[in-house]
Amino acid sequence: MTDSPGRESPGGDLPTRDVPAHSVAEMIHDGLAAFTASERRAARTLLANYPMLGLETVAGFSARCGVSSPTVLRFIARLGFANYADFQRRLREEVEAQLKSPLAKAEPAAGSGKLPSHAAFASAAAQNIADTFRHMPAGEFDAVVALLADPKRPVHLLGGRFTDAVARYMAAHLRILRPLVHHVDGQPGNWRDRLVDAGRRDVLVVFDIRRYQEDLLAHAEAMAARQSTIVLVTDQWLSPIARLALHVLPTRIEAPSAWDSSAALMVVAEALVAAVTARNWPTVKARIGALETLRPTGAE
Amino acid sequence: MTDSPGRESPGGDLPTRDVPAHSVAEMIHDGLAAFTASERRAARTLLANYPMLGLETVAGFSARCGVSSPTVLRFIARLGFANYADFQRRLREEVEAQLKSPLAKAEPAAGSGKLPSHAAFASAAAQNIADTFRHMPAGEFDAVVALLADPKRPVHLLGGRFTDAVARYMAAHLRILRPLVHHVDGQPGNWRDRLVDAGRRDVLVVFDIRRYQEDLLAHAEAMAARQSTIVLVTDQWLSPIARLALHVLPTRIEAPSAWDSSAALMVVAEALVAAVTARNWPTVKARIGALETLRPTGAE
DNA sequence: TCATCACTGGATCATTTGTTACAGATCGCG
DNA sequence: CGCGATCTGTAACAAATGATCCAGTGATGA
Repeated sequence: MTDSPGRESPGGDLPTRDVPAHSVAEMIHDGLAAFTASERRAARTLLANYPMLGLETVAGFSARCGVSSPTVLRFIARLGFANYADFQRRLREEVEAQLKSPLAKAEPAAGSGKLPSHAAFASAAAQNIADTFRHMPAGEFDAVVALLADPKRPVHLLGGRFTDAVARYMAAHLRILRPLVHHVDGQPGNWRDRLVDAGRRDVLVVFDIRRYQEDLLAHAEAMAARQSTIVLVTDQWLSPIARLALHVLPTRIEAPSAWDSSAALMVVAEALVAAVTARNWPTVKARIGALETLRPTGAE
Repeated sequence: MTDSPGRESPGGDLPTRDVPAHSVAEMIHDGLAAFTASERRAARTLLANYPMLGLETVAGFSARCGVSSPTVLRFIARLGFANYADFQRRLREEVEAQLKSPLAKAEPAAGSGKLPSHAAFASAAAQNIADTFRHMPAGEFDAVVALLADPKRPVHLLGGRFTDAVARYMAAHLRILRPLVHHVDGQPGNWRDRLVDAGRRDVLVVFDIRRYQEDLLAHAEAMAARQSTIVLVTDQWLSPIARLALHVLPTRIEAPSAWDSSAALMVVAEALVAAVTARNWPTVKARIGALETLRPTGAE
């Protein structure tokens, strides 16, 4: 290091500002409102890739933000740094401190101890996901993957009032991986129409969490009566559909909110999709290639 | 935009992580015997201040090692790097990976086409959620909550190919909390019809992650042209809609799969719903009560 | 003792980098 | 509709950086 101490403030106009006190990230949060549009864009991109983006060159930084170099420099200056090197030195110190104590990561460590509610929500959701997979019977998961990976077995996805979104999400992915994927949507009264073609080959994946819905149970019963295989993704207290299901994947849904969290359900769905993708990769790759050529625009 | 995010539908080969075979630290350790005395000195000092010392300039590096700049450069070259910039880039990638998951120190054999275990997927999803909220500008989040909590501002929710499910999920909740909630679904061609009533009071919440969709951008532009407020929930590389958005909430979506994970998006949606619920609790409580009496069956 | 050789760092060069000045663009306001 | 202020990118500049050359140093072996 051994910086030449020559300049710093030739006029000595201002006593050096009152020591760090805040992390760079906090400084950005605080000042975000006072920035101009382009500076905000730089600030956001830095926060999204914090902190390593700030350790690249100004040119690299600005390119990835989609703004010009001077804008980045002005942004840095407005944060209170004398020059880019100062800014980088500060970032390096932060990273160094953070790498030293891998535990002191999450907390801003401000004495106020004001834990914003959304942080509590996030940690609860993350914990739910971890717990869900820790308690998941490995055999069940793999068995469901095997079911879904069989392209000859028609798959029907069904969800409740809120979990319908998860069913739809999973269907959107599964449809790319294999044929015969159906999302059971629309009026519950019309669901019966789908039963005529259902048989012992069909698989019903149903998402049902507490405040379990009667119409889901009814449809699952109808499918079960036709010898179809029922897969249930539910909460830890198990929907009554569990009676009918060949495989049950329980999840954690509790959150510090008036509402339950379906995040773990969605991650289960994603994990299933990922496993099916990996298992059938050669086929899937070919299907994706075929789909790309069909798609009107690359959407790029 | 150097390494723009390329995938969503994997055209390439199996989901293999492109991690380097060895970390820089390992490379140093391996080659230590072959170095000259001064190079060893540089190597030791680097290991002692690993890895941040390597992110300083060559001059700073050499000064703190007590060797000359050329020695440091020869040392770097002997490690196998073409130049100092390459070396720094590699170090930055390492630090980035390490900051992301403090647990992922040990790299399991990368080359094998081993299926992504569901446990790995779960921890990635949980980590994504934690990272998402750690980097979330608190002011932005609160500002969005304030927007959504205003019952007089019509809210429109819009999602892409996969994220539409998240938009739908959020709409299902918001509709209970407040009036004037619209999920923009159906054919993109019909979206335009909704514009006639849009004005400066309207709020568009749009979910857009990589492989950003042009039709989402088009609709956001149309809404912006009508002075509506745009809120964007996107990935860490920021959808082009960020230009138009008043508030941007970036999330992490990378997962050990051929597909990206929308789990963090969903948790953001849930956290927003939770915050709006808490903020307007008296009103919300009354609404829920009224809705219960309307519902034909208790759905119990 | 001398010749050879590998190693090291000062000096130097060509780039790249951070920085600043300036002009076009945009927006608000009277 | 034009004036002013503000913002933003292009272009130019000076400083620094990374990279290279070469002489000096010390060790080794004949």
